[in-house]
Amino acid sequence: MGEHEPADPRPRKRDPEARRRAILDAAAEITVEQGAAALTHRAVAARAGVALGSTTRYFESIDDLREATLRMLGDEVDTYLAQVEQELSTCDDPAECLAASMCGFLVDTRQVHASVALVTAAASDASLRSLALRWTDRLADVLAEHVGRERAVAAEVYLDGTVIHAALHDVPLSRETVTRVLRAIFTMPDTGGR
Amino acid sequence: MGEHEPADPRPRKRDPEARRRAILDAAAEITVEQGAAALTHRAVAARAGVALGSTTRYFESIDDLREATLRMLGDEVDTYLAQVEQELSTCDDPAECLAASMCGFLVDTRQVHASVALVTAAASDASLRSLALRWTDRLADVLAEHVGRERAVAAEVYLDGTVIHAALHDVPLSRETVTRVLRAIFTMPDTGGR
Amino acid sequence: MGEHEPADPRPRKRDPEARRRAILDAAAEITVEQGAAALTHRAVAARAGVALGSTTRYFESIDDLREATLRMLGDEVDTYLAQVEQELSTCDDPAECLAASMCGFLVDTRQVHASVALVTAAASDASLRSLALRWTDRLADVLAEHVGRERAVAAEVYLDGTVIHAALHDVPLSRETVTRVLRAIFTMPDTGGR
Amino acid sequence: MGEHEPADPRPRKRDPEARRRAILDAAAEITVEQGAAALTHRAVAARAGVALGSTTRYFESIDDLREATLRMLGDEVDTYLAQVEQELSTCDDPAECLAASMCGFLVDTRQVHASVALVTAAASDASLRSLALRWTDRLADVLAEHVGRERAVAAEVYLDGTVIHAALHDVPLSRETVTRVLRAIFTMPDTGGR
DNA sequence: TATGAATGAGTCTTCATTCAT
DNA sequence: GATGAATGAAGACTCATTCAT
Repeated sequence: MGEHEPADPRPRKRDPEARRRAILDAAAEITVEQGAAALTHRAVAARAGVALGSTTRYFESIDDLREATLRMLGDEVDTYLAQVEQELSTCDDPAECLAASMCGFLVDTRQVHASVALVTAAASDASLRSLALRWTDRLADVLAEHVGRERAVAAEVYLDGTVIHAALHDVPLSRETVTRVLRAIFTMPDTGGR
Repeated sequence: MGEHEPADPRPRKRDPEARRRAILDAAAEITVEQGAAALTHRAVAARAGVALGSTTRYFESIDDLREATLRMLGDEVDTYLAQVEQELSTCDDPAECLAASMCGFLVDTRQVHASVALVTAAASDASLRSLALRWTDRLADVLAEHVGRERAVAAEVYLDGTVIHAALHDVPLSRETVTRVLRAIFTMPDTGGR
Repeated sequence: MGEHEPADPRPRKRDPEARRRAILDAAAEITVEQGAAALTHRAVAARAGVALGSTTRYFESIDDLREATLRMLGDEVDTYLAQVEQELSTCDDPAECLAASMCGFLVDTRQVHASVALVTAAASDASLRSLALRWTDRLADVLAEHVGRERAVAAEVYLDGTVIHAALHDVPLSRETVTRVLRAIFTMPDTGGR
Repeated sequence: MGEHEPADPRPRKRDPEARRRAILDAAAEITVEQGAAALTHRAVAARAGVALGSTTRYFESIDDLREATLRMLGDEVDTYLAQVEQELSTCDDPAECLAASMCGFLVDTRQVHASVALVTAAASDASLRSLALRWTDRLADVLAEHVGRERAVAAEVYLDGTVIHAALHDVPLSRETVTRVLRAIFTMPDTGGR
């Protein structure tokens, strides 16, 4: 007590980057929780605790914001994939290893819903397609190094299916189940080609 | 109150059932082409060639219309499934037979987008979940009779993945690829249980 | 049993007057229960159990229907007034007699709300003013024969007040209270003039 | 989503408080002139000279606006009542004094119509009843201090009647008439009780 | 004559976007 | 740069009215 405050009545955050981040985080939460259709300037501003005007200052339009949000959600998936990639390289049973990782992903509602949002957006807006393809393509690439391309694609398609399954069920597929299916895919006869 | 001007030039046809159908068809087209979020009374009325007010005459609310639309799209999938069911029963190679059917489905943009719309809707609105589950559950049931439940579920999940794949790519997976993966799944060791 | 019916599949009411009456009754109920603003063709048709089109067949416009409804409600008040008139003529204490009648009126929610509706309509639409004036004017006329015009008007104004009171309170004024006030009004010194 | 066109030519002033006031004033005028049923966003916006959207910015819903409007009109009545209260305390003839005040009120069309609007609203919406009761109850309270409760209520009811009378006639009751009636009421035998 | 389908103006409300402060 | 007031274009929905059947 007795310390004199600089008397700054409004301690506004002066960090534009943090502000932008707050907006994006709020947008991501809304997208994940209520779907991309619920993304409005007002909702974002309220959730982020910033002024309404800030949302249009940092993002030219609501479409921009939506895309940036999806991109960020895609980045999160990428981050996760980097882990998978590393785990796969230090593991001698790709099926078990990948299943374990994937099941961690499937119980994370945010990730599952983010994936669905990405697919939805991509399906109705071609310009957003690359966002959704990033994760599938990269996963296939990573896997291809271990099991060949055809099996990698098959596994990736199956894992996409598990995400959809998780989005529609309260309980995702068990790790045992996923492991067995992946093992079957990884041991399927290789065509050699492609 | 009560100071409305006459009305229109001339009402169109006079066939309620056809009208309802036209509205539903228009709604389905919009949903498939632009996603369920693009479904507005105006858009539907314009596409169906009916007056704005007609859309609320046949469907109490936009949510009703959306649900009816999704239900109709779900019914189409069901119709397709009935075929698959029958084909499976007269075919001695489930993998080949199912792959052939599925690839016919995957090249049908309408079906693919309808499926994505169903999943999207279900993911953000629990009350619509049953619509999306209908097709996956039924497919699993049909398959279970031939290959056992675990393989059936695995195949169904994989096929869900192929739908997502088709929604994100210009060219769907080849019949050969799908066949091979399904064969791998159908020949995976049975756990006996569940 | 065994009597042969004329086989009239649809025993529609063929009584136009009864139909018109049914519509009017329904309109009156709605007006009294929910206010004149709630009077719509749909609501009336539904309540009267007639087709939507009938409401516009019997009444050229919603405004017509509204006016006819108010007129009918006004007629009911008139009917009541005829009783008062007669009772007054066979009673030697106008205050007591009138208070008794009035209190019978005040406990009748329909009558009270009808009166308020009439006043409301008249206040914002000059062309309906005569409807609302009918009852006040007639009551004053009837009373004037017994107590002179000035006292008659004073009583009528007071009774209007009791209607408003009843509309705003769960329990109307007691008969004793009304009697005493009317007695005071009826015994106030006459100016002789006017 | 998100495909809105630029916006307007140029926003007007920048005074929220004045704006809110302008909206409320416009709403009051409409209510008084055409009745509460004529209160629409469009009408208010047009009369207040603000954009349509501004009306919902300051009042969450049309019901909110309506209630705020009635409350304001009720406040005006209250202001008038405060005067009456004061005048009564400095005057030795309550009847004359009150009649004078009341007749000033009755000549003010705005006040009269506001009162009718309050009563109408209260009659069909119980939650607004308190607004309409405020003025009657307060008047009765003020009067009770001078002439006892029974006479106070009687006078208040009579005065309510004079408001209805004024709403339905071009010329309100004369001061002399009102004075005489009030005098009669104020001199009526007291029951002692209540 | 009775019915209810069809129409479109109008109501409430939300929202993207602009911009004065 | 930050804020939130202001704007007007939809969007969902209601309803008076017309008129084919």
